[in-house]
Amino acid sequence: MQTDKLRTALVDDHPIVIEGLKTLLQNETNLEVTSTFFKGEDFLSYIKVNQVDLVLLDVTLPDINGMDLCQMIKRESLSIIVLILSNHTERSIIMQTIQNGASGYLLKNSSLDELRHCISEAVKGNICFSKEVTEIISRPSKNQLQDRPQLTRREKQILSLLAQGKTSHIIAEELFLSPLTVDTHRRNLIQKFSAKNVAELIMEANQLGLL
Amino acid sequence: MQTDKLRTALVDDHPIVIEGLKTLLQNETNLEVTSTFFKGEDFLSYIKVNQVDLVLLDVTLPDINGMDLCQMIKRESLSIIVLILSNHTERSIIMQTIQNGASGYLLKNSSLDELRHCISEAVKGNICFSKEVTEIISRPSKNQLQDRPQLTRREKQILSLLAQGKTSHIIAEELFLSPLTVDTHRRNLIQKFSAKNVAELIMEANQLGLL
DNA sequence: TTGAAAATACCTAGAAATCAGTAGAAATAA
DNA sequence: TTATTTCTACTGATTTCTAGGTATTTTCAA
Repeated sequence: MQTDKLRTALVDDHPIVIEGLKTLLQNETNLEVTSTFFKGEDFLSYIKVNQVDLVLLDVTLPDINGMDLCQMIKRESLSIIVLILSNHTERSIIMQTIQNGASGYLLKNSSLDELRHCISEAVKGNICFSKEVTEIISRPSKNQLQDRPQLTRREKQILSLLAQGKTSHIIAEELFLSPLTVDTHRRNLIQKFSAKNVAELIMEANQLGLL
Repeated sequence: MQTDKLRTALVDDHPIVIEGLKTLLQNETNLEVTSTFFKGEDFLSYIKVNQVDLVLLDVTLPDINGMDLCQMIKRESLSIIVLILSNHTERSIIMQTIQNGASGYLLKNSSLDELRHCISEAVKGNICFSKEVTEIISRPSKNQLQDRPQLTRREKQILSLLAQGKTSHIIAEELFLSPLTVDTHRRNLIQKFSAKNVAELIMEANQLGLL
């Protein structure tokens, strides 16, 4: 650490949230809010010139969405610790931000204690979620509740080859089968997923984590 | 907690790992290893009759893979805390296990301290990773490094409609365009992703988190 | 060993997608 | 305002997919 306090930025399009966070954090000994932004682009420009150690980021921003922004920040500088502070409670959004390099995710109704805790964990290099968020992640996702189609070994195999953009003809050659057989399997796959064609099939299979 | 000690199960196909863990954990005051399994199926049968509070799970098992098993366990009983103990260092595998309800992920070379720490966090309802795993998650994934194709507004729109299994004809109707125009966009999309057809296009788009 | 499920393979025929070009109009950034 | 990108639309030929069936053989569990 180059200074004694973490240079902290806030990015949120609600002035009230910015003010609230500033007030909440002003007595923290280990960090100092050095800049605030309403737009993602502004923050991206800022970090090209200024040093930032930690950023609290909203997901909903006027110009860029927080998930993409998170990625861009990390691309700019890996050393910036990104914590997401959001109202979104959808599992997919939470997972996406972590995928994109965030060190944690908190809901805006989190307590100051939780915020403090997550910041300190993040600084230590850990990934941290607020209580509520952990519950959302742990809760089985929709995919898991909705029972996925039961695929046979051959079907799984052909599904994966289809996902690679291979034609029936090619697949048939690779598996030493008649193209007609592959067609049949393909048809059964489409039916099992109640898809209209292979495109939708691949989409569904992806969403169910089968590819 | 119903008993004073956490009833802990170990699932791993390597007898040596099982023995090692048993030895390591035998002096823990807060848990007791009550059962061990080499195969996933065996464990699934076991929990239908017996109470288990915590399970340490390997990803590579002879019958079922740990990611799917994790999901099945959670479907059987949400109260069982699942910690993954694995040698796999691929990001996608780690994320998948968390998606499937695991409370943490450790590499097999983790220290006993790390294991202790993760267990205690998991019991508290948190999600916890060992140091090395946290680094893997934080490290930008391949997707993010390989720059994704730059799509125009129209292309994004048509991509998403294609993913719904719609034909050029249908899409053209919905967007008040000529089917020939939609064909052109489709072709450009396929080219930008260097895919062989729409199936591969949808697959790629999914992997890049664009759908 | 006897079903049931899975895998294999075929037919016909229409629908849709893909390849390989070209090119004007519209929108947008420099 | 100019330059560039994006959106639009077309031709023609070819390949691949999809939908409706049917049917035999293999495999695996009860």
